[in-house]
Amino acid sequence: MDEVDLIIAQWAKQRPELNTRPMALIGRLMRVSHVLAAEMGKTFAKHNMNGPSFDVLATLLRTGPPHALSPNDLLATMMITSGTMTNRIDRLEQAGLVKRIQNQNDKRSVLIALTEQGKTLIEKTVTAHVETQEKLVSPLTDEEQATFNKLLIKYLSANENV
Amino acid sequence: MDEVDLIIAQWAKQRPELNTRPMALIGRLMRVSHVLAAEMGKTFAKHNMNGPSFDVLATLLRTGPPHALSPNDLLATMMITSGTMTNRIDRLEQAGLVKRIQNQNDKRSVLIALTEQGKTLIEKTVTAHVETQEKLVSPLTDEEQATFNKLLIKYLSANENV
DNA sequence: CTATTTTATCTTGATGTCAAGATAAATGAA
DNA sequence: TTCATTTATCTTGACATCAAGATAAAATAG
Repeated sequence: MDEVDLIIAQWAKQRPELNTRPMALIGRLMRVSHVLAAEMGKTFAKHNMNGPSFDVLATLLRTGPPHALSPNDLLATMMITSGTMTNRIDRLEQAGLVKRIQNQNDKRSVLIALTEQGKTLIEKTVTAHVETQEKLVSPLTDEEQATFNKLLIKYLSANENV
Repeated sequence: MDEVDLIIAQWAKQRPELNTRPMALIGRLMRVSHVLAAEMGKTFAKHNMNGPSFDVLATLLRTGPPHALSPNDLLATMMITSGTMTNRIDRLEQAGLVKRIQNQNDKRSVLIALTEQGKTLIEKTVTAHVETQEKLVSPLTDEEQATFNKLLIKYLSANENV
């Protein structure tokens, strides 16, 4: 009997015709994602950053040298709007973690590159982040994790066009 | 081969020592929650509201008559701060969907009650929302949904104290 | 070659959120 | 009783986000 069960019991009483099965599944999934985001956020905070900053810096790092991408390339992997990307880059630039470099071939575009300071910071943070993720999935057995992952893959592949 | 696989392939190349298994699972789960929130948001928008407003109005509705709770009671079921609650109530009050009623027994506290307009709106919206949720879980079979739900329950119960 | 369309980035204004603290009322300890 | 503590709500300031549109440069159509 968790929070979600209580909510469902209330609906059963007030609106017994409602199909609460989907609600149970979706409600729990949203709760788990909230918990995960909060826990991962603690690791980011220890390294003076937050989730949005981490996403950008980690994307630049895993791209490999020279650790530079256009805002549009960065956008492609994150589910955010262009205005949000501009804002993220602004903050990171203010913090000295990335720099904007004019692209001479296409003057509409810029390259966002990790600074030395940014590279050092994100390398350390990624290591800590992976440790946090290991802790976060550890309540489930390897087999359960594999099952979970398969379900998510199936779900996402069914929703490519959503 | 989805987005997450691409990210993992990049890490494998740049930082082969990283354990990317947890990242795959958590990354996909965060993506699914993002997709679900966006899809449910469309239903809310059709009824002139959004997720936060829906949460408050639906909580008041499923409590049953007289459809009134204190901000603190409302907080208990949602994972938000008191300042966020104040803000949500302000917007709903401006929209005429709830009203604040002074509690004469405890003058620190108020009751947030559905207005007639708010009750009519949330009753319709809940029906549409449940239909949306049914559609959203339908890519998975009943058995897969049950497995998924069990995994989430196990995970949440292991994290009660997180 | 010029005009139109497309692309890449940024700007603006509105919301939603949190952390930290303010305020006011109720509770509890001495 | 009186003062300190706790509780309930709200306020403030800082960010993150989006939708819509502005701007400038590149690509394309005729």
